[in-house]
Amino acid sequence: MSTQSIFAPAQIGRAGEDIAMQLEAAILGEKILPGERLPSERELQTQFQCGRGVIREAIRALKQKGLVEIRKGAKGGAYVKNIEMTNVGESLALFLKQQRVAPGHIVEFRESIDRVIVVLAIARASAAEKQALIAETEKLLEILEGETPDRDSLARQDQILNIALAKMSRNPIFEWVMTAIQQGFSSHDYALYDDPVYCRKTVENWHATACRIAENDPMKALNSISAHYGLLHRCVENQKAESKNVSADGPDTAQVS
Amino acid sequence: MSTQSIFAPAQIGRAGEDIAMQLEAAILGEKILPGERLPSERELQTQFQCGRGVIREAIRALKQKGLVEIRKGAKGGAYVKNIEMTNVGESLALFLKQQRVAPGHIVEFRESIDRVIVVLAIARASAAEKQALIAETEKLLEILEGETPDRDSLARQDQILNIALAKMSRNPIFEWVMTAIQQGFSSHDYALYDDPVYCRKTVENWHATACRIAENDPMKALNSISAHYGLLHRCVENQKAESKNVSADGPDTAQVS
DNA sequence: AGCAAGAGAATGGTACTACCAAACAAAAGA
DNA sequence: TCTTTTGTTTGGTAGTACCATTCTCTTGCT
Repeated sequence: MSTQSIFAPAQIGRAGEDIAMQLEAAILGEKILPGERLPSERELQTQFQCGRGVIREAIRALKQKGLVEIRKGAKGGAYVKNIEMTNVGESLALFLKQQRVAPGHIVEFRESIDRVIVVLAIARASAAEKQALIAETEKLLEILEGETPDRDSLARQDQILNIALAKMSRNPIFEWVMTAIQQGFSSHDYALYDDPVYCRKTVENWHATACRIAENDPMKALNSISAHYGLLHRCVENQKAESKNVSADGPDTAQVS
Repeated sequence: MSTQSIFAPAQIGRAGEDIAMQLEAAILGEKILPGERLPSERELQTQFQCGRGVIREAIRALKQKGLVEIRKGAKGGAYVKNIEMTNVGESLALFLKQQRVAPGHIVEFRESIDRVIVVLAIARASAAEKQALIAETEKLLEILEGETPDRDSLARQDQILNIALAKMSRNPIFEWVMTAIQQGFSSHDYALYDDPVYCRKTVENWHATACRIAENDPMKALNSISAHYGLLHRCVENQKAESKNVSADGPDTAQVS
């Protein structure tokens, strides 16, 4: 009943953007709550006094932002939903890709974030959570010891660990940042697990870090984190060096310096 | 070197998304370089063998992601551009708004980021940049001393300072994070400048921080940062207390039938 | 009565046409 | 040569028609 009055026709310039803004404002202002439906395209068409194409473009914009989910058929339409962290991460990933941000920058950023997260996690997470984190690292060890230590499983478990740790910081922003970075640059972590030498060290280091956290020993935990990123940094450097040599020489197995 | 061969008609399901993906892939894969133009809507229409509306929706999606910029008129069309940090920040701002992330979390996150940035800036930025930073803080002082210390000017200068400092870290990711957070939560900073007491302290603190950075004294600089966020934290707490006293009136909860 | 098949309606997805407005380019005129 | 006009290209919008999907309600059979 109320949607008839909250929208106004838009004559000026780019009507599509204007409509998208009105709809977005209605959603963010909680005029339309998550789970509820926007009026159908044809209804909006009459309310806004414009063509259906304009409405469609506006709704597509909202969909791209992750504000709504679109269903077909009767009772279909644009349903308001909660924004997921992955949606935001996607745009960051795009940015990182296009700007060709150096892997070293990512590593540096992640290390600084992780250091803060670890301190917060030690201070705030429950003992149960800390034990659970150790259990997850042990899963990682099991995968490594198993007969088929495939890279994907390791990488996935690594992601789970990172997110779990971020959650323990009790600050959703750290959790989001970690998710976004993982999404945008998981490829470099994979590289770490491709090399058998780095792989073993990394896994053991994860376990050690989790233990230090459970022991509520921030200093030692930070040392473990530093070690982890030291490995990652060297690995990235090796990759960089390799990719330069590939043209002249065959791909050589990476070695520890 | 023609776009006639790199795109394929899409029959399956949501043709619009398929086309958007193809175009995005072409851009990210550098088939079309920044500054160049996508074919016109009508050309793409024939290449993809579909209606113009579908093409438009696909291009609008790219525009929303910040991948292209659309111009009207002859020689108009969708021009590939570099993604700007503000585009990515927008989606983060949406997320923070919708998830109702507590201001305290933002303050905590910003403080931890700023601490890292300050250390990096001291280590990496040139002396000239550090002097420039001090000059910017002095501008802030001037605005405050001036006859019309309006909040907007102060807030704008505050943003400039934050971004400038982030740039000095020589890591674009920190710069982006700072931009994104500013965009998403400038309102809380504004609050700091609304209160005359906090305002003066904050401005003086900014100046002190810049000086500590120029002196290459990380410890004292970090102390300044802590002081800044201590102020911000108290300010946010005050606001929270105030808003609780007001909220008895009840927010107007408009709802849709 | 109960269940299944089918008809109907609502809704997004697509195609096509027509026209407008803006921006640029080339021709025409001073 | 410079200015004005005209034309062309291109995005922006309106409107219509039709299809595919999904839900609902009716019909009809058991």
